This record gives sequence, C-alpha cells and structure tokens, in this order.
Amino acid sequence: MLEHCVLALLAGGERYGYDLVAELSAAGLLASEGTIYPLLSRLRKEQLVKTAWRESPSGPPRRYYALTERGQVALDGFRPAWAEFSSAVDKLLERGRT
Amino acid sequence: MLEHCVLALLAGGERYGYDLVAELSAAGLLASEGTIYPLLSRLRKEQLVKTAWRESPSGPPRRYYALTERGQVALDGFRPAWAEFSSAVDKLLERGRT
DNA sequence: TCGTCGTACCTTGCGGAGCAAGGTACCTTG
DNA sequence: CAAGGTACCTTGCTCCGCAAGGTACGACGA
Repeated sequence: MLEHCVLALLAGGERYGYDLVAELSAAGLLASEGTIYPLLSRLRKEQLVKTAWRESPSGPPRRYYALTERGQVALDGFRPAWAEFSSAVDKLLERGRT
Repeated sequence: MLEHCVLALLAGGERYGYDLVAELSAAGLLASEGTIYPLLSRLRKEQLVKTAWRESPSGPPRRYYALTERGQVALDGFRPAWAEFSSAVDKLLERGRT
C-alpha cells in the first residue's frame, strides 16, 4: 500500500527519505521515519528504486531515491489493483449505508 | 480496514462467519477463514458486534453476528476516514502518472 | 450402515509491516 | 561552542493476515 504510494511519489521525480516522510505525513498516510526507512530499504533490495548520495546545500548528505524500470512496472501494475480494491470497499460501505 | 468492511456487511443485516468469508473472498478482500475468525473475535471483544447461535436448516449450527450500537458508531466514523484516505491515495497515484 | 463430502466453527505458528523510541552525525545559528 | 534542525538508520514491540491443521455436524451415495 504505502510502498506503492512511495513509488508514485518517485514517479514525479527524485526524492530523499526525509522529504518523503514529510510529504506522506502531510497526506495522512504515514506516522514516522521508522516506517519509511525500512520500506525504502525493501524497495532497494527488490530493485524497484535506485539511490544516489548527494550533498545538501545545508545539512548532512541526502540519499536520493529514483524509480527503476521495475519500479515503474510495479507502479503501473498497482494502479488498476488499487482501483479495483478501492471500488470494492466503496461498494461495501455503500451497501451497508442505512 | 477489513474490520470495517465486515461492519459494513453486518450493517446490511445479520451474517455468519462462513458466509462472510465467501462474500469477502468474492470481493477480493480476503483470503481465508484464518483471517476472519480472529477478526470476529476481536470485534466481539470490543463489543462492536453481538452474536447468537442459531441452527442451520442443514449442517452444523451457525454463529450469527450483528452490529451493536458501538459497532454502528465505529462504522459511521470510518466512512469519512476511508473517503479521505482513498482520495489521498488517488491523488498520489494521479500525481505520479506520466 | 458406513465413508465421504460440504458446511461451519476455531486455533496455532509464521512472516511481514507499521510504529515509537533511540542512536548517530552533519551543518547552521545564536 | 552549545543547541537545534536536518537527515540518516536500527531495535523492539505489536498487530494483522494467512496457510495449515483440527473438530464436529449433517447429508448423500455406495
């Protein structure tokens, strides 16, 4: 779930972890860094993203994440799955409405 | 997530576990009984549902589940949360579209 | 009448995922 | 030079979904 949201964000361009935390937190999809960093490690291990260290204009260096081709494929595969899933839930919720 | 989907189904009337499994499986939201029975136990423990044993016209007795008032409240609280969540995901996926 | 199948319940054990909390280190600012 | 923001990561816990296994009842065919 979150995993694919991250991929979607990366599809919009390179991002670094701390930035992703802020963005996802603002969107109400994430609580803390303890979630995202292990997730990003996983994505890297599965080669859905590639990373590059780059210096920050001010502060410690950042690790930037970018989609790989496999990551793009995973994302594309997720879109219809999400559409189906969310519409299934919508229908259930609708059905139970008094 | 699933928890609230079950509540939504129960909002449409009494159901028994085995039936819920079939319904949720058909909707693609559930894999097996190993998920639903512990979930139903939880709901009962939190008093979001109440249960009643009733005999089946053919086969072993069934345990029927029905929403309690608290369950209804939980369900009502979930609807807007789901709407917000799913639209947040929609936006992310949209944003990453090439 | 006896075995087998479908129904219906439940538990156990495992793996994965999110989170809070803690830890390190860099840079800027007062 | 200390404090606070930035930025990375790990550890430990808990919860949840699932596969698998286990029990028991009723029906139906051999």
